[in-house]
Amino acid sequence: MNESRELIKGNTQTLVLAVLKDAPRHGYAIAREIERRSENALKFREGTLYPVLHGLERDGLVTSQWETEGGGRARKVYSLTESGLAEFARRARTWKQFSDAIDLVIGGEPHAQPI
Amino acid sequence: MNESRELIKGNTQTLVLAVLKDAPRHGYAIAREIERRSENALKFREGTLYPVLHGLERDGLVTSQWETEGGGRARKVYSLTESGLAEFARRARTWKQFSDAIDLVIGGEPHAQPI
DNA sequence: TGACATACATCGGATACCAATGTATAATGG
DNA sequence: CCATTATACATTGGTATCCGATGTATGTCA
Repeated sequence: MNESRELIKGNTQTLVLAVLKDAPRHGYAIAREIERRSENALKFREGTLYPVLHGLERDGLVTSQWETEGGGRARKVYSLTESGLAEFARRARTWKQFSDAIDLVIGGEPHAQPI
Repeated sequence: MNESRELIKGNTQTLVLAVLKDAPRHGYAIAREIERRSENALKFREGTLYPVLHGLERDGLVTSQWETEGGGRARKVYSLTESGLAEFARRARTWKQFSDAIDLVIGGEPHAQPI
């Protein structure tokens, strides 16, 4: 019943697309960037991250390329495709509509004659 | 992969509490009120509604009372308890923090030196 | 009479997130 | 030198959540 675990649902792909919109990044860096931008309000676990990336790639929204230059472990760098950019725009609109709707209900004027 | 179905996850209880904060209501009316306030952006299905209400009652956040007065099918009217009101306030804050965090990531300044 | 709205309820299926676990490399500090 | 931590990839199984389907029952309206 962890709350932030529940709230993040349905938004993981959108968050990844948002980060990739600005620059290509490898998986681990994507997760860290989401945490940084959200000021650590959102945690992005590995068990979530990699399946999401594979799903986005399968759907043609991102492409990947192994980067072996330099020392350290090889990294898989992801970039947004054209269709991924369009999908992000669509999802950002959906999120806005959804969060506005929640705000309306939470702060909303009650109906005149209840019950 | 219905989107709004995914997005609503983790928020159903909060929405019900929000509606009950303003006045006691029976289940069916709660669902309709959520749809009304959200201008039909949110749908609240029966398969979601009743389990949520039972859960809230089990947790002491709402109480119920059968109303048999008048014609028609008997209705179960729910009211917010004191602890339910406090829980709503807490959840409303959590929601605000969460939606702000998402907004930051979606619209956010990218980190200076990516990759 | 049939369709629709109201009003309760349950169950099973689909899906999503993540803790746990595993492998591997590099850097840091004691 | 050795343990710990950070980086970096990945999978699997458990759990929770929502909702479509289904069922029962009453009242209204064309």
